[in-house]
Amino acid sequence: MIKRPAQRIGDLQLKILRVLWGRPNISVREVFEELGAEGKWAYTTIATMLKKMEVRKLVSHQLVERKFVYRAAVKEDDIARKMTTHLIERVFEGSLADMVTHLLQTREISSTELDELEKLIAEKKKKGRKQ
Amino acid sequence: MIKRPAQRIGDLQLKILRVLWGRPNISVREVFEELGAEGKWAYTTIATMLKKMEVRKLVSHQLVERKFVYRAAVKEDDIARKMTTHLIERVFEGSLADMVTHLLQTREISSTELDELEKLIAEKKKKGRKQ
DNA sequence: ACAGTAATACTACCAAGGTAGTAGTGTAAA
DNA sequence: TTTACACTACTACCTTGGTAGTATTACTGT
Repeated sequence: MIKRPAQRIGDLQLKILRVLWGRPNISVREVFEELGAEGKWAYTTIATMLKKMEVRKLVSHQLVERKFVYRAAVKEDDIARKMTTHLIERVFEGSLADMVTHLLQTREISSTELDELEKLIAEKKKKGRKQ
Repeated sequence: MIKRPAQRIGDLQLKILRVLWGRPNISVREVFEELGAEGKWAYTTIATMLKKMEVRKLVSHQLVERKFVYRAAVKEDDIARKMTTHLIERVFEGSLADMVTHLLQTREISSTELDELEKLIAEKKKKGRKQ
């Protein structure tokens, strides 16, 4: 039985993963620099975090020109799904509709966004019918 | 400046909050028993957790008949909003549409649910127009 | 050959969630 | 009055995310 292949992912970890999803196979330095815009972390913090993430099988590395070159070992969609599912379960008792209801009630949503959502649902309905 | 009034809430904490939202002003024993269906925790675990949560101002207690009677000190909607916002920011770069797109693509959704969502959006649109 | 540079390795903390045992205390029943 | 019980207090420990300094290693240019 495999234990927790990527469960509780912290903010920094997710930021690092996002960098890696956008640019696979980059060095610690490059990850650091991509994150640098937010300017919060020491180089060694990123390096340590990547090490920890490798233990947790969130990333993997290869030695290239004496540098560790990392890439994400998990798929963006999988993480997104896992995390949203977790939230929906935790907060909305598994009900997607409840979540969207809540979202519509409490967030500012432009009519453009609303149109977009409508379209998405219409499309989904069409597809569902076909299958 | 108030610091983090309920930020990172763990699974157990949320479960406890859910119990408290459903039944305000109940004793540790009662919380424990409500949770007991899942049968995972020791009584003292719940008591300790409640104490920790009080420090974090997630709950508060009163002494009633020699017992600590707890109630949630945060509103369900606020927590739900905070947590979904956090997720959307972390994972979907702040885009609600992206999240719903993802949800529709990766989750099983019944046509009933789809209808419900459609109705929700239609209502939201109507209201938006009025204002 | 050697100094500077850049990379990784090692180590050390802290906070917080989670888990729970044991000690102490006070009330109520026998 | 003594004992059993229920409740809180105290303590301790583990894990993980986050943060980063210091040590070591090895390449590169002078």
